[in-house]
Amino acid sequence: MLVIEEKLDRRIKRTRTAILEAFQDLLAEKMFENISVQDLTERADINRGTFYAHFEDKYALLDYWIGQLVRQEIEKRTLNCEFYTPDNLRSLISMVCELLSCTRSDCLQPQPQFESLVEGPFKKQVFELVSHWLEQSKSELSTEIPATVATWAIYGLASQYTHNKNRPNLEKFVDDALPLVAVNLEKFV
Amino acid sequence: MLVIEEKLDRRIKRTRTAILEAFQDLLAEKMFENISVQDLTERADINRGTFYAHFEDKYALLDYWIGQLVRQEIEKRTLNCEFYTPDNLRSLISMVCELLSCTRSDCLQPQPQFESLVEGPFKKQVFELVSHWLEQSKSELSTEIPATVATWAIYGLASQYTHNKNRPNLEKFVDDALPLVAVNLEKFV
DNA sequence: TGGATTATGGTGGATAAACGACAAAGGAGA
DNA sequence: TCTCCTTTGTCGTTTATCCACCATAATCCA
Repeated sequence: MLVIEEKLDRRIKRTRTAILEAFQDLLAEKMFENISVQDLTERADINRGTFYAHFEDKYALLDYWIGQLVRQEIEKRTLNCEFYTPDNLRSLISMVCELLSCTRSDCLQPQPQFESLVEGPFKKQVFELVSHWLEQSKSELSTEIPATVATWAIYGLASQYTHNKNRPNLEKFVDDALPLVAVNLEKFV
Repeated sequence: MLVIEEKLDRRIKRTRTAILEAFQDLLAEKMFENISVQDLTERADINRGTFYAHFEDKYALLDYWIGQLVRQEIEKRTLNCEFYTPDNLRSLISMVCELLSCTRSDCLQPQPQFESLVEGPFKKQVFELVSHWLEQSKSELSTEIPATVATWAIYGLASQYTHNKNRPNLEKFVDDALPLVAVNLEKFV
């Protein structure tokens, strides 16, 4: 968990990356709603049935896409995100800010519609990671509430950051925001 | 026959092109003798067993490679090479000249060794095509002798052409050579 | 409105490819 | 010579993908 699964059948890896590349290509050309599974499989040069063997529908693919972005970014930064640390939290926040603005610029999509599309998948990733941190603690308290609060806060910060016209320095932005998120987590770890 | 088989399973096409690309890559890096099947399959990112399902060994791959080059070139020139015509013969000769010099420059290989490697596969392609032309005739005569003569003549011409230091104009070279090859074929068609 | 087209999920059988393992053959070096 | 290591073919089993269907739903256009 939390790490890219390496030990997969070559065929699976090939198929997934082919689908993912086709997806990214198409996102740059047309809106998500107008991308059909047919489009995807034709572009990826795979059988349509094969797509459904991997994803329930294109929304599941979107979800997987965001997940991969996050996992790759974590790997790129060679983050050990197994446990909560203030530094890891700082990285998480700035990572979401950056990824959100990257994905935005990559695809041809009216902004409001795009945000509502990726918001769920992004929050899912954040929630999973934060929950993982909280579950490390011996505390008997439920992790769901604080994880939810942190998740929404982090995504909200990223959303606000990317909407900011005269975008402030990311470092500083995260520094300011960090304690407000941390305070709710550190009670539990 | 004589034409690229289009109606193949996607998986087969993918595997073959992956092997072929890996092969061309490696030829630019090391000598044919030093290229192992392992190298090929690692580069192509396929299982080693899969290679043997397609080719008996790396020499069979070399053969297939030359065959593909010829077929692609025929397709590129949109040649209808179903029947013998003087023009088709002219195209064949110049094609072999060009392909031979192309393959030469593409790969990192001491020239004499390289020539002896590709000579067989090249002649095989030429022989098949010329034989196909001759078999169209109603004549009862054996096609083997004239096809062999034409094949060796054509490859010999190409070999001489590519070795020529101050390489003459290809058009003119082929024009001069054409009648000498044609005379032996036209008795049979 | 109705018909044509296109996309969606899903099925089942056939098959190419993956995998792991094996024995055998060579090459390099001690 | 012997060992160590790599490559080679080959095999049986498992699995992912292909393909050709099908029924349904949505979209478009005459």
